[in-house]
Amino acid sequence: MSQIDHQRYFDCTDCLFKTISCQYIQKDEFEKLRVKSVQLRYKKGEVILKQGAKSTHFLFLRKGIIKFNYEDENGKNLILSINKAPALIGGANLVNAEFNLFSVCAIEDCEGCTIDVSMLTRIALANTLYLFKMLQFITDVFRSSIFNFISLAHKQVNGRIADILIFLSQNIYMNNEFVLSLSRQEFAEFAGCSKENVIHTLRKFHNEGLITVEGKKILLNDPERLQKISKHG
Amino acid sequence: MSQIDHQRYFDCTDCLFKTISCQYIQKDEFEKLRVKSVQLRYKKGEVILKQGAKSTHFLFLRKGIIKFNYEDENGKNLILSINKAPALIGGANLVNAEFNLFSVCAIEDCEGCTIDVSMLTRIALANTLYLFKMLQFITDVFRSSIFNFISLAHKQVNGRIADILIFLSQNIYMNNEFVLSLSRQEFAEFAGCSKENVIHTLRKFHNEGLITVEGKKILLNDPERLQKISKHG
DNA sequence: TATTAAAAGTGTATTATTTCACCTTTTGAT
DNA sequence: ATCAAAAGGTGAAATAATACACTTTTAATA
Repeated sequence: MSQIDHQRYFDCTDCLFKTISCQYIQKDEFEKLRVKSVQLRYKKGEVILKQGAKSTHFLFLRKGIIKFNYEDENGKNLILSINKAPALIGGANLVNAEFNLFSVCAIEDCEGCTIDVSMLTRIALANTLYLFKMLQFITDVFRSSIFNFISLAHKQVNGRIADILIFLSQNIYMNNEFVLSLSRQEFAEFAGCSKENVIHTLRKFHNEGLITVEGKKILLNDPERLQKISKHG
Repeated sequence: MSQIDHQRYFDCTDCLFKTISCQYIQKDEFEKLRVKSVQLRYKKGEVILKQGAKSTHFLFLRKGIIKFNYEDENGKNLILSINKAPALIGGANLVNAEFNLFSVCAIEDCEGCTIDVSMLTRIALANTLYLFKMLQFITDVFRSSIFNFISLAHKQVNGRIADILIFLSQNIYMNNEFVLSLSRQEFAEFAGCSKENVIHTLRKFHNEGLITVEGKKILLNDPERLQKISKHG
């Protein structure tokens, strides 16, 4: 019996991480991971991993939406990517760095399990197909952020905001209508522009009938035309 | 004896890839890689890997400087990162994708060896420390590009160009004085701005005594002040 | 070496973006 | 319920960046 009784919020039976893991490793191997794992809940706004802190564990995110945030030397924030569950968070550091390069914050209430890095590494090293699967999980986050950056790097604000709207609709909320989890300030940190520019641009899109904005509620009326704006830059 | 006699341009004795590999794998394992490998030379400007093409091999770059280039749907180019030898190129696709996400082009004359992906994968899967080392090699390229993107995403052109000058001086040419391998157009594709903006900004820095520009020859007179411009944005 | 094409460079008009000084609305705490 | 703080929003002035129409320089080659 463990000394500390960790609270259990949810049932592990149909856990995706377990399902995937057990395609590659034995149940008793997985059990070694499970007993070390702790269930956690995060409220919207909470920091899950802190930039610069030592990376002691991964988090398998089973529910919620998170942002990867980079704070620069002037205290300015940049959102590198937004991801929804399921995702393996903190893995950017498996191969690379000892310390977190970015912060990870909940932008909707989240649930997840810690996963012991050294144990996962040990098991993965002995099960290379599993290792590959984990690396795929991890690099997915990188890859998605690269394409955000390409948009940032050579499109103007109209195109970038169109891109973000399409991205959120297709990759995060899976719907043309959604309630934005980001403040206008955060939207600006994702789009790499000023808060005012975001507001003006959303208003313009709204007035042109492209989208309907009602506070945090956004409806994409004309995704095709939005695509055109994205393409055109 | 092989059916095709591949030309040999350089000697493998002191190859870094061999040296590193043989810290992890047996000589006879490495030999399996070596016999499949072909020595190649690229002239400045040549495409080494083509975006969208199937990734059939890695390239161990033993000499030269390369750019990672992304061409968007409008034919606009973006330079994601610039790397110098030694580097393992094409590895972005080991874990991820079947097709090259980016092109890799020589911006100085290059020399390297092809490395058979399937053979390397097979050996690496059987030698997990080696696998880790290779993954480190590969993700290095990603990591360096992420920090370029952060600069791009929330600095203005002054800061971005200062960043690039510092980057080139410290990471590529290892000197305060260097002969730029990039055209002004390529510099602009790296900085995410127009060619004219690059020229104007370099001229301004020159007039302020920060740098000395003489065509492709650039001297950083005042790296500290350049750092300040970079920090300030 | 004359010719041509490509790259570099310039100044200005136009457009895009940020900043600022506000005001309004929403939200959370007491 | 009231207050304070945070977020959302606005329009206009100031600044930054691009596009354009050129000229000049450099490099390539017939």
